[in-house]
Amino acid sequence: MNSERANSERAKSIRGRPRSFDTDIALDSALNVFWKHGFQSASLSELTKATGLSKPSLYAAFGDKRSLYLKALERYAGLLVELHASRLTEEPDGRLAVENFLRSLTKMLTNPSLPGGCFIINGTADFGGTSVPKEIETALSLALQSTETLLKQRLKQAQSDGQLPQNVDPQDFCILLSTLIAGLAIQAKSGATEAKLNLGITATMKAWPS
Amino acid sequence: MNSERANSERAKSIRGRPRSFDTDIALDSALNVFWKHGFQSASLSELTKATGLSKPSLYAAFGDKRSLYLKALERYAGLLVELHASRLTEEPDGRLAVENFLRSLTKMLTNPSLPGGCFIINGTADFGGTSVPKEIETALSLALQSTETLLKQRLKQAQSDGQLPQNVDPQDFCILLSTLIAGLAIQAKSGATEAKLNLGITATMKAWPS
DNA sequence: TATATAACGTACCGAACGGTATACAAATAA
DNA sequence: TTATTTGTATACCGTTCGGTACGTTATATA
Repeated sequence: MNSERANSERAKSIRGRPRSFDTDIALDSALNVFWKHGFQSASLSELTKATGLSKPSLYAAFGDKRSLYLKALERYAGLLVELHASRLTEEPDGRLAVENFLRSLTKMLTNPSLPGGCFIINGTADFGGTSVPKEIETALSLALQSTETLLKQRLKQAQSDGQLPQNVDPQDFCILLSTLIAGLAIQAKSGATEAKLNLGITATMKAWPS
Repeated sequence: MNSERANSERAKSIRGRPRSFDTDIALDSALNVFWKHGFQSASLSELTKATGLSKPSLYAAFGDKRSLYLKALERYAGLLVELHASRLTEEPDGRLAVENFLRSLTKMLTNPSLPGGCFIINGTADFGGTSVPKEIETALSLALQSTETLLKQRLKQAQSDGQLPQNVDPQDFCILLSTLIAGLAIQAKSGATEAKLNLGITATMKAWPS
């Protein structure tokens, strides 16, 4: 059906029947399912329904459920940096850059046309049981840590730019911010509106040391 | 085995074979399982193993899985108020009361001998899918909201005690705090230490308007 | 002791799970 | 056209799920 749309992984001159679907589009569909349900509760039947693929096609294209999840996580992390973390570098004023980042994230977290909350945070909340493979836990931890690092570096830059007092430890303030972000994601999941979360962000930004 | 320990629900003069277990102890065991795994991923076989009961005994005592979860939630909420929210009323200084509450919570969230994180927050992160009954979602939302109300009332009292400026809206600051709490629970799940989370709390308390 | 009542253990139910073997369809290379 | 390579669909695998029927065991009343 979609054979006119080129498969990005496939060169033109490979023998055999070509794929009838686009792997990137299928991955986005799978991402939505995992985002909404988490690793364990996302059943293969929902994944096949969302992607429009049969189970053998899914396995041929992405491997088993675990490796499909990991690919979806990679995709999500890319989107996150591209769409939101970019706010950190776009804005020269450190305080405003962080605030823009938080508000951009919040808009995504509460967007009703998205699965709800944050893929990474949702996944992290399922840690500890036997239902989430350790490999997924470590990948999620890494993803969480990388955004924390992104924030910390931005805070350090703000400090060297004179936008954050020297007696403030960027690490400490970064912990506050990344903890807040996780909380925003949870609040969004429980139904909090964008406006409510923005009130929390405003209150937090008043804590920016000056 | 435990027949010498009185069953709190059972009067003395009921005919028939008495329970050989204590329902409160069994409920605590079930709570631990749900706390660790969440509703969907907590299997009946783990619940029976943890409680030491057979499936029919579990059902006779607590009803189905959903109603057992709701009873465990009620138990957890009771413990939460008794062990931690009490800090809010014990301490006359509003700022210190809130800080004590946060640090007490954090100690629980990171206690390695507990299942990890917060039962309510863990459950909230699983919202949105088909695997969590709506009745459980509403009960969890209510529980989350009730602790938020507790906090807000304490902030209002602090304000009337002159410990919080009149130009601050307790509602706004309460949103910041409850969002932070959710974030603390998630950070704990992802392996953050008590010390790290306490740094975040310290940074937050600096935001206390003065 | 006899009987009524309730808890217990075993063994099972249908359904859904993740994953796969196999047969067929389609498209390219020769 | 023919052979080869690859994707797709069906139907199935063993396992585990939540939940229960039923026969047995233990205790209180009478």
